[in-house]
Amino acid sequence: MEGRHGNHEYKKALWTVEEDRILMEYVRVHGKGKWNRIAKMSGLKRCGKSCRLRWVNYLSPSVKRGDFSEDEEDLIIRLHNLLGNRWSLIAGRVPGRTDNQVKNHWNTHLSKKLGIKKEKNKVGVNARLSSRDLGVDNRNIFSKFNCNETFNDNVREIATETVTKCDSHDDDVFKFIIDRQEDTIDDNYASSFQLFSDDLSSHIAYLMEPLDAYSLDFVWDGL
DNA sequence: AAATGGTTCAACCGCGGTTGC
DNA sequence: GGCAACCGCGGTTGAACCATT
Repeated sequence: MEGRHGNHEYKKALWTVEEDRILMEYVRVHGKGKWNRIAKMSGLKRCGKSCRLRWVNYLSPSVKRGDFSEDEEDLIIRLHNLLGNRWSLIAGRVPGRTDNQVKNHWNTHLSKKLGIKKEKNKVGVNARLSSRDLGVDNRNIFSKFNCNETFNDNVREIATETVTKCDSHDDDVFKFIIDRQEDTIDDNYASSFQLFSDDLSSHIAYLMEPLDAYSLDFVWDGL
């Protein structure tokens, strides 16, 4: 491998130029996937997981190298506020960047820049919807939220906006939000919408900007 | 110049989900 | 349904690099 580590022998088995060449040639001929077969067929002394990781994080032509731009950092910060440590989801919205890159950059640069201490998987919005709602029109889900007498109007509006945007235009994010509630399914789902971040409402416009390219007209039509 | 401690980031690990038999 | 193989994710590790003393 070239770059900061040179071509020395390392205990932690960094990839060599020759290993990279073999892996790239294998992918060129056979395509991605079936990573465990690579070692058997190519003679690489690497497990499938290692091959996949090397391709995804380094060799793939879609991987962007070099420093993160201010725009990329800004996008990552916003998405992290919205999604928490869901690095693959965040990376999926930062063109050319991998989850490992985003995670490393967050841990080594952005968390310091923002003065954030390491936290466990905290998310901004947690929509606890019943699994029975999956697959139905979200506009019907929102009507259930409206049944919650104790639900703060402002919070409900924010949550509605978030889930609706995600549902129609950003399936991965929507699935994530749905998944978050799967752990805590509650039959009384009319009152099961929660906010985890106290100050989210005051920052929601900022947080949602990455998705602002999408029209919200259909939301209001359905309410 | 050498020692030391902090930083960076590629690579690894463990786990859970998915798929195929 | 049970099992094994595979895949992908988030957290962690550790070696090289860098800054400071």
